[in-house]
Amino acid sequence: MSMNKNQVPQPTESELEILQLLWQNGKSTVRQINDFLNSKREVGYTTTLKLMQIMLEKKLVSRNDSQRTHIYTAAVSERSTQKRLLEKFLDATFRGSSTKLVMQALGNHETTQKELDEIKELIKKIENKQK
Amino acid sequence: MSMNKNQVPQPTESELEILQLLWQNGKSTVRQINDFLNSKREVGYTTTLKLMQIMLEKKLVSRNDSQRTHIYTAAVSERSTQKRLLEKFLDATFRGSSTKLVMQALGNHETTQKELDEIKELIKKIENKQK
DNA sequence: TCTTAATTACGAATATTTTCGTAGATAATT
DNA sequence: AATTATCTACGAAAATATTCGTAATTAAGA
Repeated sequence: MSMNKNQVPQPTESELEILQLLWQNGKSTVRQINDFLNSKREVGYTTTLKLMQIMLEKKLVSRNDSQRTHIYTAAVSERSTQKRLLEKFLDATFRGSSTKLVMQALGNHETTQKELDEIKELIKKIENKQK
Repeated sequence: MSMNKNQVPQPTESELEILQLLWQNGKSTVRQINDFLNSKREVGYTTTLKLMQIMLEKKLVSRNDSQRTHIYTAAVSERSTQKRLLEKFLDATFRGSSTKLVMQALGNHETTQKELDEIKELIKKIENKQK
């Protein structure tokens, strides 16, 4: 297993927003992404286009350009991107203390019993591994 | 009366780095902060100075300028800043699912039994409240 | 005292990210 | 066929964030 050093760059905030849509909805055109974005706030079409072209350049997305209307796909996984962003956020905001972050995240938000059970399950697993 | 939130702006990445030092070490001079930063990477003195002046403007810090060498203090609390940044990060990266974030944070990192116990304790408290 | 060092203020240069206008090509509509 | 709509490419403006140089002042040291 090699540590890949030529990793794709981290997405900026706007890029992440687009990645989320691609992860949620799968392959999409610029028009589709732009429509989604516009349901939240006004964004010009060419703004979205340009962003997606930059993301292609950075290899955050790939695209099928066999038709005039190109179809874009996320080229990085949701999981690994979240992991990398979390790592950075954890260091910057909680000085690397995942416990502090977890406590705040649980404390601040409504969590259902089902979710709490999932977390307890995970904790059990971790405890078993540590034995 | 306006519902205008008179909130202090969110710190940028560099500003957060300085806030961390102020939270950790308490009142500090520009020189002290700059020395800390330089133990990690090269930063020009006036760069740090300028940043802290901007932070003063934004009310992220306050300062005592009765002496020639000004003494800076964090003007926002660690807790509330973490909370606001977490909120934003959670939405942007985990689409608001604190459970997903917690699971990843616990999964990715080494967590001691003591920390796990603390988290379990918190979960119990939440469960009791929900009854 | 005189020279050097440290400090602040401030403008501006750089760098990065986001937004948009324009041109050219292709497709769809009338 | 002509007009209108849609799409890409691309450069550049605008917005934001970071870095730094210079000047003025004060303090410290020789």
